[in-house]
Amino acid sequence: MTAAAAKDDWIDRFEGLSKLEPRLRDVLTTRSQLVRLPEDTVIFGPGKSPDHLLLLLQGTVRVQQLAENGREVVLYRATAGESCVLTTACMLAYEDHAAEGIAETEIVAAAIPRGVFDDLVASSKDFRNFVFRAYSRRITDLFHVIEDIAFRRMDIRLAQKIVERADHGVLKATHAQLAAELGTAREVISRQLAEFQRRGWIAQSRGAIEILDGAGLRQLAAT
Amino acid sequence: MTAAAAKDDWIDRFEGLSKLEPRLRDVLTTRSQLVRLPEDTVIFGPGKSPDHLLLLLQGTVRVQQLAENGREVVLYRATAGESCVLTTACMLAYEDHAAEGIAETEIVAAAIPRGVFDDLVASSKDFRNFVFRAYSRRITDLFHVIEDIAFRRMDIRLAQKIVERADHGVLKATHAQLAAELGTAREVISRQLAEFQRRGWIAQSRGAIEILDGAGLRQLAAT
DNA sequence: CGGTTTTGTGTGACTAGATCACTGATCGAA
DNA sequence: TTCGATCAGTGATCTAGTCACACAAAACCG
Repeated sequence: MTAAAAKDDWIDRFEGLSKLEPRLRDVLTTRSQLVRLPEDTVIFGPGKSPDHLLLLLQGTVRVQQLAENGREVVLYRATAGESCVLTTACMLAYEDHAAEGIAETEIVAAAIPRGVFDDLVASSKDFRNFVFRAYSRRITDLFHVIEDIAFRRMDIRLAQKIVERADHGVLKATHAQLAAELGTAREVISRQLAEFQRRGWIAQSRGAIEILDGAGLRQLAAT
Repeated sequence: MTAAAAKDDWIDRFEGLSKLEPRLRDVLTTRSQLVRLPEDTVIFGPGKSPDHLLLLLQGTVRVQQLAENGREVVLYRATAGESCVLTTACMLAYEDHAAEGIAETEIVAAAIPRGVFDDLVASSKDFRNFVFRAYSRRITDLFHVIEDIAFRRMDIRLAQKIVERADHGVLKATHAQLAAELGTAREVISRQLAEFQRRGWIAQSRGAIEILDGAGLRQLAAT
């Protein structure tokens, strides 16, 4: 019993699954598999549709859109406690789409086979809510991406990104990576960063940006 | 029996629902409601989350994203035989998003209350497939929109739109409407159309575009 | 009917962003 | 320490979005 409790306690990390009735918790634990994937693993992508739903226990998955000309945009990130629920849509996709999911760090996840996923959706209202809420969140993310790309200025979006993704005032990323993140060209990032630096908001070094004036950045980001 | 058959035959218009077992067809027909909505009805939108899933029998629904500055982009259209599944996500949305669905023509639809939707998802694998496939298709549409906006040139996108939405070689739309469709500014459309006209591909009149050289447009669109 | 208002379109000037074609700097490995 | 790869800076040029208009065709209306 204690062993079982230890084995299924990952379920409680998912808000929305914790209320699941014991029988279904059992189904989840016995019929899913804990997997550990190294950084940069391609979880799904063109020509690689997944046959499992991943519930992330550790690490983050970056989902990005690829264009033929080699450019990219990041659509969203799934972090621990979330699921790659859009993969369930990919599982059924009649069309192979140009998005891919990549392990941004090493990840630990519970992999639920397609059939089990279907069983759970059928038998648990809580699980259904979990799934549809996850969908809702992801779709909202996509709406935000569209709004950003279509209607917001690059300088604002870049300032936001820097503030949002900096760790202790430092963002480790090359200009090219930031360009891929925002779906623009590397030169554009270089020029914007030069301007931010001129204003004294950041200091640059190879592969890293140090925030000197977070307030300045945030004020621009809030515009 | 004939009456019942007449009443539920709309189900067969939905590929993916036609195989539904009789008992569930009954649930669908008895617990859903046929509704007729006039053109330009706002089906869902900011501050107006729907409590029904609509299965479209006639007409088309346009789903578009609104920005604060008044600009718009069309995300996708749902036509007869399809469902507004993303509304199911909206039903649960913890955040009110800036997309809205509008009846582009008068529409006739079967409205399924949220509770019935949940029951059907629980009890029918076919219905689950129907729902998830519909999700998949919409998400794919969103990916396309993102790719278009981020990476494709306006002239190409405009040429595509014209070819795609023209009816018998004529597209009835103002420059402002096309701009909203593609998420750009009216002037940009005016200038591109002037160029298309200069090349002899189209003729313009107030509120309408006539295609003179579809091959030229399609060739550009294919780039 | 003529006059006013609304709606649709045309255009020049300017700013922002993307693309191209380079340069030089820095880092790590051979 | 030299070489190749990666990272960043920059001018020129093109495309797209913004602003501020002018003007014409329809719609409205007394």
